[in-house]
Amino acid sequence: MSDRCLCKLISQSEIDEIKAALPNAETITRLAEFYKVFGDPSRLTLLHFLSKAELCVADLAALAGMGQSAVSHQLKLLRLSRLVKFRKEGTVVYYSLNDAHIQSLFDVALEHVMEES
Amino acid sequence: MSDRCLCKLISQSEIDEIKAALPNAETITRLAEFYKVFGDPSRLTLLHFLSKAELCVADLAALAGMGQSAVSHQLKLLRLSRLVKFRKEGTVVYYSLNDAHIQSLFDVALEHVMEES
DNA sequence: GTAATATATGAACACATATTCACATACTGG
DNA sequence: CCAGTATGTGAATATGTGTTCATATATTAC
Repeated sequence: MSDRCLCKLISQSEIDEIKAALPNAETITRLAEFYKVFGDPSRLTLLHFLSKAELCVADLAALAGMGQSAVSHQLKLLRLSRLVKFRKEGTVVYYSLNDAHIQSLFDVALEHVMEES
Repeated sequence: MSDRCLCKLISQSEIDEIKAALPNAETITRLAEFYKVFGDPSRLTLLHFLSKAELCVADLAALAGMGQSAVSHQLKLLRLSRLVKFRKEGTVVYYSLNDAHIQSLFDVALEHVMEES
């Protein structure tokens, strides 16, 4: 056991403050779920393509070099995360981005990744 | 098979452009790895606390309600991602944030999460 | 030296997840 | 209705991941 430290650098009132500022568990879970969506190269690639144009499933698969089924599964996730929207035209389904924040997220993360040695 | 569509809404030159704009595979992988770090409630909680103060492992564990070992394992990941730095003082190790972008990432994602119905 | 404490780490486990395969569904043209 | 095409989906599989447990390491006090 070692949860006894009660770090001397920080006062009890500071601890209370920090604890109080923590978003509630549900918000944290949702945040994590949101980030998780971006934590996969395939989805990141799909999102990149969709950030450039509205595209159908088959073309997304061709561009990303993925199987149609894999793309469809991932698009389902992206739909559930409300990151993409879609439009049906006959048998073809066109997907596009549904969120203005995505580009910002890309940019901030790119900065971090690029800064590394 | 169904990678035959060659979507009529988009020209070949546009396709070439979109393909060319895709970051190389290594960059995409690194981006995904970066986001993946944020895609876990425990790590998100630890990062939140560290965004408020420099804290030792035991206190992080107490604040986050996690075991010491679990915290240590996650801190290792955060170290490898260069998101935290640490400082030893005797047997105590104090961790703190190592990246100015983290707060921006939090904010953008929170906006997205909060916008949902 | 020994005891006590803080942190790190490897193995094991349970669980999540990305892809593939086979097939279902939905729409179109004839 | 039938054939063809585009997309969606469930099951199976392989791989990744977070926690726990036990233990190792490191530092301090005595």
